[in-house]
Amino acid sequence: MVRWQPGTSGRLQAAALELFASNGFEQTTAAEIAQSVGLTERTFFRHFSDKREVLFHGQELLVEAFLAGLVEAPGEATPMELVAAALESGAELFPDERRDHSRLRQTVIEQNPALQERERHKMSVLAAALGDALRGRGITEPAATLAAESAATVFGVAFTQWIAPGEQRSISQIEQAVLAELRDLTAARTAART
Amino acid sequence: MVRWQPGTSGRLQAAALELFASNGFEQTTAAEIAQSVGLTERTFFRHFSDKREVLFHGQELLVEAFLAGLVEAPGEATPMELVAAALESGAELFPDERRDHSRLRQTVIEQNPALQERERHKMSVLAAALGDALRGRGITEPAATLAAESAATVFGVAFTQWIAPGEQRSISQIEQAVLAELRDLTAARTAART
DNA sequence: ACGCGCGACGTCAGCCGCTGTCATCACCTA
DNA sequence: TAGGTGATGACAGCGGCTGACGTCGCGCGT
Repeated sequence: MVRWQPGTSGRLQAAALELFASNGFEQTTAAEIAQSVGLTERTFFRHFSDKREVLFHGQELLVEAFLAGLVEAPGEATPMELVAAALESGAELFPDERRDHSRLRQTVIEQNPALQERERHKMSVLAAALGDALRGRGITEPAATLAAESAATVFGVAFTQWIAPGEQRSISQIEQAVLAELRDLTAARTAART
Repeated sequence: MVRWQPGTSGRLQAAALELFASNGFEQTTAAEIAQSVGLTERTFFRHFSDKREVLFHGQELLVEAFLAGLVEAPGEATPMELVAAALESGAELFPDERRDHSRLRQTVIEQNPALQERERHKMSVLAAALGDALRGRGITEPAATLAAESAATVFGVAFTQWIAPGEQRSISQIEQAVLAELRDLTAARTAART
């Protein structure tokens, strides 16, 4: 007889997603989530720094995946090539099997401003980490920040499309299309006020 | 003898910024802010939906300023021209006189993750509004979202530079430079993996 | 001049997110 | 067998935030 079951964080995350989806985020108490897996509220907050974090835990993996794409890229790569490499590397965390799970999670997030806020924050952290890495490779400001933020934007647009109803393409394919669109967009003549 | 002084929201905002700057955001209680201007905590939350909002109230003005630049732009303008117009229009809210105030405000925000989260959220709301306006002008996806997010990114980078120590240029000048940098960045050859 | 609704505010009670502190109890190690 | 370790429970408490209700000056209509 073990005193406590392993995988506590994972069980809390699964229970939280289920309760949020059925009863709503604000209507679900941290104590309820904990009790639904036989734990107390205090233990919930030992695993997650705050109530929202139970839906976002593990995002460091996303950052690592993006950065992994950068270290593999050749030294003479342009910033946009580095962005493409990071995107492709990060896409590995989103195989087609996870699409339905991502969809459910996103419906919960879309229904609560506080969760959208946290999601944006995580994307911002990702962009900041990418920016640091780009600066570490000698790319100067403001190009490094612009490239990093663009990567986050492209990923966000691609992810949204990836979980759209009926979408069949992989997230990597979508990313390439969005990146091409961004290139075309900025290539057009800019502000020529007469 | 009037029952209450006018300009309640403004006095609360000023008092909050002062207290946050001297004592820290988390160490400052909503009740303290209210009492420092002769009001109660309950009244504070009638003016601001939450404690953080006291620092961000009025951001709808920023959205309006950006959108105003769009409606004045010629019909045949490209997305990037529209972005430039919106940026230029929004820059009017940041005259040089406000630079020091912006600096103080930013130091407070930088010292608290919860405030950074809210700031990112506001930028996201701005981007969403811009995206809607661009789609309303017939720009299709994903170009509209990419252009809108790029505008927000450029503004963010420019604003950061604008409040940097020793910076003398106007925010409008900085915006133009950052926008040009973005164009050069994406114009370079993208992912050509061999 | 009188009455009356409106709107900003105060008071009170209460939920919930979140934290510090201390005790508990299996497991592991010497 | 004694002691250390680590995840958990129990409890108290603060502060953010809300609903309900009462107060009171002001402007409106008649």
